[in-house]
Amino acid sequence: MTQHLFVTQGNDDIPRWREAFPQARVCRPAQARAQAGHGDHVWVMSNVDDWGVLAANLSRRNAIVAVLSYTPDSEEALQALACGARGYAHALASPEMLRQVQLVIANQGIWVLPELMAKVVGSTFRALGGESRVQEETLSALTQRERAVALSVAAGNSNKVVARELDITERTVKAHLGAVFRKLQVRDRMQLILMLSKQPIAAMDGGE
Amino acid sequence: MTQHLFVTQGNDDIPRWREAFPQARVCRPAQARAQAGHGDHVWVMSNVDDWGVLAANLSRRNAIVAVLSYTPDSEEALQALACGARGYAHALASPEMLRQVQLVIANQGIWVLPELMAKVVGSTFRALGGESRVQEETLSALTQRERAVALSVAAGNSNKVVARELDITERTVKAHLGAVFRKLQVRDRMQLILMLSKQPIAAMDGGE
DNA sequence: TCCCACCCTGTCCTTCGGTCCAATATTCGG
DNA sequence: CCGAATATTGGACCGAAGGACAGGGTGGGA
Repeated sequence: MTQHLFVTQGNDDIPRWREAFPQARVCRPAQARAQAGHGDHVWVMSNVDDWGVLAANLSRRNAIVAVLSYTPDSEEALQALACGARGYAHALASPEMLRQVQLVIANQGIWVLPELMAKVVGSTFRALGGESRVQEETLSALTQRERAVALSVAAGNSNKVVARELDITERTVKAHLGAVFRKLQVRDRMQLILMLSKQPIAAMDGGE
Repeated sequence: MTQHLFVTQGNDDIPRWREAFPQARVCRPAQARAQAGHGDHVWVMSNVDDWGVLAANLSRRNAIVAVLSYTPDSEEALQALACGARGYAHALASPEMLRQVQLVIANQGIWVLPELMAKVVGSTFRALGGESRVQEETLSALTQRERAVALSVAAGNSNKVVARELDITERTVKAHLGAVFRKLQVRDRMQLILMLSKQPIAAMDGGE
């Protein structure tokens, strides 16, 4: 029968855990190490000493591990995932959210705090140096002028600054930008930044 | 009402999809681009032209995107995730598995082929190393609420959307955001996005 | 108890961003 | 020569963004 364990060290107050999983048991790291096995669900607090090692051990034994943190950050999230944990959430998340996490990881999914997700995933691809032609493809759909405007805007410049840079009117910048939005199918400059920020701009030719 | 779309280009045979999601509709990329929006579930075949761009657009519109491939590999999986897809599976996966994927991603999880999972997660952590530590440090200067606002804004959301997300008024969002700007010493949300997505966008204008 | 940090909200105001309606000049291919 | 695409600018309009005020509430520490 599958167990459901909460691993903690101090005497953390865990009303939400209790509420989310009434059938779960609270235990110490040592007990979890000894008892948990295949199919068991184990929640590990990130304030436990060597929680990473513990998570790695448990997940290696095919336990389903989620890490909970009072101070979630993307680095810790990545570490948790690297240690085999399949979930990473705030320790004080609502019972509904905890159950959602449980549902996801029980179905072979990964669950990470939504706010961290973008960074965890987003930075991955860049760091890997993966070549995505997304950028060049999208940019190649633009005219030279539109491209220049788009890149300047993506660098965080205001329309006014772009206008000065390219020595045109702010009005013209808006016109080009409108075309860029249409062609790249984005709503506003923020989405443009996010789209262009997905990849480092490798070799931008000044035109061709 | 949330739609359920399959995006494909050729006339792929999709008996398993049909079986898994009888209520789903098959459509072309253009249709998906036009119709899909918030909360919709969209399955994109990786043999579609510019599937990455499509996935990025859809996920940016808060659609729930999964990518299906006839020849899954970790590289493509990473690309899919980088484009905002939350699921990556084999196109010929069993209906049960497809439904599992759907269940997971509908609950804010991410689902990647188990065989690829280790590779994806592993390479992520290694590649990141200590790089994204800067952000954590800068973010740690913020209060919980400010951080939540900052991250949401950095994800490209408008103040209105952030307000809805956090269940506060738009005014409060502005207040927090003002504090964020002060603490991180940035002028506006554009600079914030650039800081948090820490991208070496060489601000080169294609200028002549 | 008082102070301070945090969280939430309000109004007024200015600037910026984006889209709608135009118009004009140039270049380039059929 | 004629249309199509590109580059440029104008004006009007409206919503979003952000600062300058001015409060309200909580909880913890001196």
